[in-house]
Amino acid sequence: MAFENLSERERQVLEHLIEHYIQTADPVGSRVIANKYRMGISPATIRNTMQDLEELGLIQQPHTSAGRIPTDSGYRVFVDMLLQPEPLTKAEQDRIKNIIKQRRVKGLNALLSQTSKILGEITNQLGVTMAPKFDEGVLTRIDLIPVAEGHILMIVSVKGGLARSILLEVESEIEVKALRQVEQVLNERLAGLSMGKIRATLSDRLADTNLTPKLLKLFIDSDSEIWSGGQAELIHITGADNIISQPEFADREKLREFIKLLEEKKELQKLFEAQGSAEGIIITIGRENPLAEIQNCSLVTSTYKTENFSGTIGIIGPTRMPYSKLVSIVEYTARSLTEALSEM
Amino acid sequence: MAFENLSERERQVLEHLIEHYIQTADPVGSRVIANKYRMGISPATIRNTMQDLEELGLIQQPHTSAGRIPTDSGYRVFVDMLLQPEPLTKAEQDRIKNIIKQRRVKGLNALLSQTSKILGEITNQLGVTMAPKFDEGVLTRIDLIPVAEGHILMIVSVKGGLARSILLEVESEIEVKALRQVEQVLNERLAGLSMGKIRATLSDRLADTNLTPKLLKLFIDSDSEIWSGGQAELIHITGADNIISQPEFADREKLREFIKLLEEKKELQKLFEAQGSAEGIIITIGRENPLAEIQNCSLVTSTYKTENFSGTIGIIGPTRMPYSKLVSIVEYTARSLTEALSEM
DNA sequence: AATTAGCACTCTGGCCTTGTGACTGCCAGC
DNA sequence: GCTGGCAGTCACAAGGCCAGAGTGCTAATT
Repeated sequence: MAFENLSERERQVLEHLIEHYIQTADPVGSRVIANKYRMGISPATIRNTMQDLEELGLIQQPHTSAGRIPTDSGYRVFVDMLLQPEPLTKAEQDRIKNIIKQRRVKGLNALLSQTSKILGEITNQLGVTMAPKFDEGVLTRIDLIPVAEGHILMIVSVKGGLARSILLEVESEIEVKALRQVEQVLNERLAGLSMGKIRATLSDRLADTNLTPKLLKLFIDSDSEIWSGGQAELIHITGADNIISQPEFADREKLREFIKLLEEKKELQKLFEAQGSAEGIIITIGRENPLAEIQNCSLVTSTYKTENFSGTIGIIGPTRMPYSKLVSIVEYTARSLTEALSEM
Repeated sequence: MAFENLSERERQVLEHLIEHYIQTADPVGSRVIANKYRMGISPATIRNTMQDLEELGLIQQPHTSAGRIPTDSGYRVFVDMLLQPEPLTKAEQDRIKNIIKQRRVKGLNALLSQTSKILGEITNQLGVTMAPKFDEGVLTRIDLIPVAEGHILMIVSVKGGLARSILLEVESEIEVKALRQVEQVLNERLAGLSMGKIRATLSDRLADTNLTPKLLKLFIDSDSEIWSGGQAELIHITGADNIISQPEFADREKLREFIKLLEEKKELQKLFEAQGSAEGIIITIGRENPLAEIQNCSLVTSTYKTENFSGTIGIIGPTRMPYSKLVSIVEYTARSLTEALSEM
């Protein structure tokens, strides 16, 4: 739908209404807008404008004789046309930088975990960070380590310091020698390719080997686990305590389902993967996202990048969230993360 | 305190009161006990008994003219003296066995994650499983794998199939040769010892080596991470959605703190570690546990064992939980886990 | 001496009523 | 095109009331 032809007044009313609603969570009346924002017109006039906005589907009344609240479309217009990012304070910047740049954090995983935490805290929403997309990475080497009778740890290393380990179960008869052989073949044939390419062409590339079939099969079968992350934590979700006291989660049953969703993680992982890795900030409002449990929520996401891979971070919170601030925070955090990773 | 000298009648009243309270979460009156449990005495008599029990601190009145509810001590006496474990149904047994014995589960970590899930579901409480105590394990080997410039993955394997991997950051100049050397020295000096012993005597044992000091230092410094679990998940907590709708969590602020506790995990990990590995079921009631956030909750824990290591599993839920059932479930699950691991 | 019936008293929770305040929509006048 | 005024609507808080559940105590009963 095209809302470019909103009058200046309509825009202003919508903007002020949303701003006020974000702060109070109460339906906003014409009077409040007239007084608080000194628009120089009377409540009655604003009422007329509000009726127009309601007909356009941008705001709605929870019941007669109540004020208005924004609809999803209302937020959409606000975000697309009216949003002015609010710059971070120095203190906020420092806080983010300090967490991300501290050299004591060991490994990407820990860094992402920390980042999701700070993101949650500073935004007062749910902070989310995703591990980099594995598919983009270029394989540097594969190691196979026997860790016990019948267990082999496979370590898949990717250019840029990413590594993923998967535990394989095997018949206990495999010898170290055979293992080295498999290792060698895998490395010869696959190193230097992107993981995405490997995934697509794996069985072709290994078709004509004369390796013990068992071991090879093992590797091929294990692929689902390689791609889905094995033991690694692919998504970090932190700060549920920040948002569950919001009135949006007053309904007990809704809350229950929400908590369950957080615990499962899988669905959210999919959601964030689907978020795509386009440049810059992406805002997904309410029912624009497919998960029923969080259709009164919005996502604000962005991506971090290094030379070799990229990943998604962002926040989740009630649609009634302070977008102008959050956009800046998420953007700044993603940028800091990108910087920090390029130094590593 | 010694409550062995409770009269038979007092015991019965306490037992019935707790049983009924567990079901309804409402204060229990003398009338209910007299009618429902047909003790053959009048409500008035029960009232007298209840007064005695109240003086002993086993039950209390939330307010005048309400029924009684058990105190922590009341539950304690119930659990110690009156509890009769309720055997599992065949269906429940099958459900647990099926999850634990399915061979498709890859690796101990995944198995424990599954187990905590089923434990949560079947008990309708919070299911918790802990990874085995590392200290007890006997080191079989250490591997050092370069995964990228400046990153080494250290894999510590322990007898019985346990392995833990820690990512080390290093100056980028380390050569593969030097790495092999370190690997060799570490293995020569440490293999065959228990991790606990290694932890205690690490610097002594490595004092007189002529290795590049840098690398060695790195290893020693990294120990905190080895012991605390590195990237591995040490505790699995599942089923928050089961218990948050219980009346015990009606208070919003309490709920918030509870959720926060779950998210942090560290505190709960400590709590479960402190739970000790004594044989059989341990029940911890209300304020007997040190964490303020869950002092209206109880823990029921047990341990699983293999030849080489052992770990803790259990559940967390409101003190008002069906102990007789839960005890059986936790015990059965721990036993099944032990069996499954001995087959692996 | 232990048990019980009876009774007065207390407190909670649900339910209804009422009143107030915050809105809107519309109309007539500026 | 805007605004003041006004009637109408609805949610919500406060107060009052009543029924129900439960106790403690005392006096009668076994």
